[in-house]
Amino acid sequence: MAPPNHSKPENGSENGSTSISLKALAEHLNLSSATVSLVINRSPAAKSIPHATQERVRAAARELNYRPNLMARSLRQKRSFTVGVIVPEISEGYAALVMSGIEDHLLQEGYFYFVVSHRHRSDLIEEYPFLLQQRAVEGIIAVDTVCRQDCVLPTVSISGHGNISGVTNIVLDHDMAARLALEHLQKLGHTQIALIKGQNFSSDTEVRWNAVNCVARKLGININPRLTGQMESDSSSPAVGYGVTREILLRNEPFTALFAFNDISAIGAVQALREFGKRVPEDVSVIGFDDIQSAAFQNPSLTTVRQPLRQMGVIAAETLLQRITSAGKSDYAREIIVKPELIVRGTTACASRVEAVELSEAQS
Amino acid sequence: MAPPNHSKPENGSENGSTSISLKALAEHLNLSSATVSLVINRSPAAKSIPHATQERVRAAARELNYRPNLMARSLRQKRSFTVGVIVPEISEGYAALVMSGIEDHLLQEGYFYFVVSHRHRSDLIEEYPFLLQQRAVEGIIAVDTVCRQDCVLPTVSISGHGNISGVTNIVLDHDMAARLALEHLQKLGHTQIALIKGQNFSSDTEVRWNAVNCVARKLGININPRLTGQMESDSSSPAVGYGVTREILLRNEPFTALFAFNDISAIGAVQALREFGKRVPEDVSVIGFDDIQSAAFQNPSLTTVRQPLRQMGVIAAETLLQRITSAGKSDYAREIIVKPELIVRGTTACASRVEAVELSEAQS
DNA sequence: ATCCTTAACTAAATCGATTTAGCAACTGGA
DNA sequence: TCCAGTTGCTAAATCGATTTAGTTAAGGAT
Repeated sequence: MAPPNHSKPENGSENGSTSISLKALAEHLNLSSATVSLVINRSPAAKSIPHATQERVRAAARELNYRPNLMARSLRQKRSFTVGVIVPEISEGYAALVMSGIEDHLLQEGYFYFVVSHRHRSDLIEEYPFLLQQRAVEGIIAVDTVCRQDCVLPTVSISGHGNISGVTNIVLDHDMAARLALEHLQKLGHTQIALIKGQNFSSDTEVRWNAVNCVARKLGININPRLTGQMESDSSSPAVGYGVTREILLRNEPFTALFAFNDISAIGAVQALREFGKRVPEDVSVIGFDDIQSAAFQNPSLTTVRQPLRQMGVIAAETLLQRITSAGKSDYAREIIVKPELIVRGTTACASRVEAVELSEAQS
Repeated sequence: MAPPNHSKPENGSENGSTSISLKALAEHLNLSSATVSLVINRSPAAKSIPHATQERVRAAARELNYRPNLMARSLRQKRSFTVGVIVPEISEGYAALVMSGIEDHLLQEGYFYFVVSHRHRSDLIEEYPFLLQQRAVEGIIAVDTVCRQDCVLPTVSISGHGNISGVTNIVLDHDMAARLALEHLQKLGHTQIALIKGQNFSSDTEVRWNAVNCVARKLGININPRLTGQMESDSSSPAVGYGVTREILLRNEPFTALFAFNDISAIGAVQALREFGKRVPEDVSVIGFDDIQSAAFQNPSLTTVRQPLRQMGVIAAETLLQRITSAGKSDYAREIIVKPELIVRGTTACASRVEAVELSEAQS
């Protein structure tokens, strides 16, 4: 029942590559394959087999470079030590960071994983869990993907937000995230804040939007509908954020700060602002969300609300493996909440006085 | 011998999830499992089975939601329809783009893949091919990874550059790449060009460096050793490029252009130049390499030599599947060359006159 | 009536492990 | 001396398919 033996081949044999079968090994030893199997797997049933024999078996296994056929083992044990990972796309940003966390923990524990990306096509979102199940995965991690149907397999969803039976949700504390961003802007003296809402297919969009509105109300910040825009295109390039920001700018409503749905759109927003002659951060402060790798590489570097994406991947993997190994027990966590962190970099600064004057004029 | 049937479950049954075995299906039909298997797999041996029966079998399969157990099938057929992908790390722009290309083609053809990342640890680089082989993968795609040992499995290497038996190399035309970048700079009037060389663990480093030197000679461009630096750290953040550029700047040798090893380091270089009061591109032009997603998102956007990374992934997958399905034939391509493309964006401009004067003064 | 085809299937081996039930030989205690 | 218990192993079933080599029955030719 232990994960497959991931030890190095100890290549001390003449035939470096082709592996022999258990049966052949047993014949070589003049033992039955049952005995050899028990020894190799350190089964408790092997306790009556003398140490000398055990060593003889292990030595021969090493010598002849025996490597168990995992297909045969899986077939018998009904365990594959494989999980499936479903992501919207394999991009450099969000999904890549999460995946690297997932990988770290899974491989360490002797599991491998299949990756599939659905690019927001709903037929694929429906189909992939079946294909993965057919591939005998023991569990599924869904990243930023709204899955509808109830899951037979243990499933962990990162930013899934559905209340589906069988699913453990790993979600960010969006309330805290909204508070971090808006309080930061408020302290810097910003009162007119533009907002970019996420695409509808992104599972975080609704939750985050509600959190932002709720926190804004508490902080006494006015959300001006003429300063908000929603992304529509299912592309994931900054061009989408660029377009929305242009639209907002064209409405000619003054603002001194912009809170984008994510880093990618924040990057597009900065470009649009520049083209309109607004300096960032002197004229307009910009905050992104996620803290993807390239956020820090921007010029100026991007202030953002950091999601611990890598850690979320690790937690997802840990949780999933726990659920897999404690199969049967139906009491699993329905939700695990992780905390965001404000990363202040170069795109936020005090609201400029000039802008403030313009503002009061515009409002009078 | 066809890839697993990736058709939707046509969920017309009462038990939506749990799949029955071939034997159960056969009993339900009062047929032998042999017959059912032949029909389901559309085996040529099924030609003597009347259409009526065939339909009856297929209808029941649909009805009872029969899904073959791929472990059992794989065990028997000795085919897993799975390949392994080895990358340095998942979070990098480079690997993410290549992987998305790989994924596209593999899934389309009914194959799944395992991903493993070695983070340049040589023990993992050695070990992973074995683990993948043990997982019964039918072939391996290695991305930007120097693999030493000869490969038993069909292997395709992207930017591998080794001459290993069993490996098909997919490589960029580095000569053309160097020419594109250097001619572009030359046309803009640059003569003093700084160069950042890649880390030694990157398989492209040597080849590209030689190509640049060779092309420079042909174009009559002088490579000044005091204007070159090599990246050492095995981190893949722009900080490495930043550090190297600082070092070069501190040598106080004037230059008007910089050709970085990749986009990540180019981004760091731009930051270093700014800190030294050099404007990009007015004072110094910068060219990157790769055209990762965030290259276009920089401010100013990054001029770069584009590698068709996504396409290289697709080609790798195509080539590997070809080699897998034509197993036995030992005549495979040893090398496939892809062409780079110069993407002119915002970080390159004419060499400034002021700089030119400074230069001639410095040289006199 | 006999032989040969062909149609319509099926029995059984196989892939390479795991695992349960149980056998034979020996030991120790009463 | 005899029974119970341990030691050291093995036979055989099993997982769920694929695939080869048949078998039976019917129909047609001679």
